[in-house]
Amino acid sequence: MATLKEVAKRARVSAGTVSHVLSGNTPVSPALRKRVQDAIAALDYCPDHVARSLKTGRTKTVGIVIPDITNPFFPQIIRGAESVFWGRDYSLLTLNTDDDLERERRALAFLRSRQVDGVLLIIAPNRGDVSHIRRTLEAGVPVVCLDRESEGLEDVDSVSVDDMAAAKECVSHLIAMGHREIAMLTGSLSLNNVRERVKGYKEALREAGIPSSCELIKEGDFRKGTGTRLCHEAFAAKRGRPTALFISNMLMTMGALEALTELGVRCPEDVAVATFDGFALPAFFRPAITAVVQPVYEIGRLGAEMLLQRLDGGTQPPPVHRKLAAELQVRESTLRAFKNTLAPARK
Amino acid sequence: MATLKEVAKRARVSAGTVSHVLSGNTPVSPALRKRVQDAIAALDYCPDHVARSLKTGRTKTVGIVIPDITNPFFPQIIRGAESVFWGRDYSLLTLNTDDDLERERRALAFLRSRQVDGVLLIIAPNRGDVSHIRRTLEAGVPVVCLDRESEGLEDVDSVSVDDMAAAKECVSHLIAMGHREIAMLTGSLSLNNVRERVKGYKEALREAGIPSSCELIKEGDFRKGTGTRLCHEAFAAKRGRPTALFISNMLMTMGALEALTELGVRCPEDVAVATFDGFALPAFFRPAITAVVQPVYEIGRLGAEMLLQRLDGGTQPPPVHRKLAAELQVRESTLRAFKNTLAPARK
DNA sequence: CTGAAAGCGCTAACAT
DNA sequence: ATGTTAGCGCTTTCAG
Repeated sequence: MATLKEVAKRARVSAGTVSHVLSGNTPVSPALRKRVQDAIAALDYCPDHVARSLKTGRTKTVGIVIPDITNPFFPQIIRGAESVFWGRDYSLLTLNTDDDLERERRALAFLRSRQVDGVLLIIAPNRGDVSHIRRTLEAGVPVVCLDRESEGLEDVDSVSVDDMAAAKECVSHLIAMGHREIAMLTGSLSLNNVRERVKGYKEALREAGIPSSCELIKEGDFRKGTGTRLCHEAFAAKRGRPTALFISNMLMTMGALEALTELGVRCPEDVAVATFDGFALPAFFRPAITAVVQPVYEIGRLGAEMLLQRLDGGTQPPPVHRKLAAELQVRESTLRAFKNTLAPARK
Repeated sequence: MATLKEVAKRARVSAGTVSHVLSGNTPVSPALRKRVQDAIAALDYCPDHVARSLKTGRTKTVGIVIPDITNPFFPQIIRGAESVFWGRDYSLLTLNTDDDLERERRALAFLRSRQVDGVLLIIAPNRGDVSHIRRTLEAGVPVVCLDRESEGLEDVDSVSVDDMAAAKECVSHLIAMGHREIAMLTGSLSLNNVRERVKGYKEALREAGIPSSCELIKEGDFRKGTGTRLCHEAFAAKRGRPTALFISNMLMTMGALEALTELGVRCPEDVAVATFDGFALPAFFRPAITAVVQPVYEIGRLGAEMLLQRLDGGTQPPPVHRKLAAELQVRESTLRAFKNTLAPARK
């Protein structure tokens, strides 16, 4: 592989001059510029990004740390981020944590040794331990939190969805369809956006004058198998079967659907199902599933732009916490009007 | 950020000694080792991977170039590859081409300037133009082709699926269920694995003594919208409606399903549907979809291992072309026995 | 406008 | 076993 020096020699100029025509920051006479460009072409020269990084102290690489690229929710976030970095000569280093705190620690340490300029982070459940994130910050690497927020990270930029409002709207829809026994299958409650969804759920019930019961709230972890288990639990409850399921993501919904089949419970005849998610999937199930659709691509795009601003290093505004709106898409799975036997007498 | 030199100074040893305890390649007395380790801990020192790369000429980074991370087929390949690289201190740089040759060229050029040690590549349709890949190879960067192969790349390692056998098995199943008018919705025919599937399709028909017609083979591009369009075309054909659809991936299948709904054609009552794919998705549709399931994770894992072998630079074996077997999973979408009106008179 | 030169942080001979 | 040193390929003052 040809080096800059070889280009310089062939063009009979100094290394500095080659560098100048490459960067365009310093004027170079047309004659020399031409010679340099010819030499570059002749040698098929390609600047060594590693050497450049060492010299400039910037790698033009950002890490993106996500739970699992295999969950269709996250790739769209990555594409959103990629759309802003691609073309600006940045690379994205993707790392999966499987929502495991230890893996998140390792991922951050890894990115630090790789000298990334910044990090986009979807935090794993962390019972308040954000020391590893603080260490990244202290090393001068800006972080932007995506999709989820965390205690102790109030000074870190974030972009997420207004989960509370979205959950409330969805549950209100369920209530409007006549449901009162609405079971909620959630992700880990140590995730603040999951807690926001629970808040929205409770708020909707409160407004409708329906007492909420913690028996109806089943904590899970966004995995398919857990959806199956929690759904079985919900239907085994002493208080009677729920008439609606409000589930925190599509993977768990897929699991719950399996459980329903096993139980011989039909949707939407016997139970309504609504889910959180950002992917087109819910529309393809039969019945098509009512979903709170999050602007995933936009989360990635906006997060990347916020990070870029921190990287460009002008005057830095105080930390920003952007909240995006989700959209409720009502489909067959909740469209059957339900007359709850437990409902109060109608006037 | 502390540097190795600062560690050396604090431990009152030379830079070389610090490097030695870091790498473990050269023996260091316990006393000094201890001092160095203490200094590392005290300074929260973290080796600068960029400097190391510049010195050693190896970045321990490999690029993975795929069509689209948003297509659920590909993330699993990435995870398979990640499973071998993670823990060996390699990073994976993921780039999307959207199956566009120009983007693939840019991606490869980008990876070259990033000095990656190797590339895992899922090639875009390329009418035989592999010059950009050749250039990567000539720069000394080994490439392993995943999932697809290409003309002119016979000397490049590859791991893919035995598409011909898999397609043949699937179409034979369709034939066994009584179908004779089987439309095939394919990806780009300039992809050799797509052509293999067509071969398998034709072979199955031939064995069953059914004449194949190119009217029934609709070339597409793996996109959802294209699935919709091709499905409409297939049902508008003069020769009459197909009774079965054999589709090359899940995205196109989702599109085709939409078209069927629009056409008022029911599956499996009016038409059978079978798809190629590697994801659990087909099982969740109603009806559940018969699918040729490819070992995606394994494709990524094996490809990564083959690349690693090229990277380790021992004696290099000749190029390897691994073929993995796919598995036919029969589900409701093809399980209704079909009596084709065009079928030959029964005895 | 162009060239010379000093490193960025690290590794790997090579000397001691 | 430990220290010294010469770069890896590039950018960036600073002189001229």
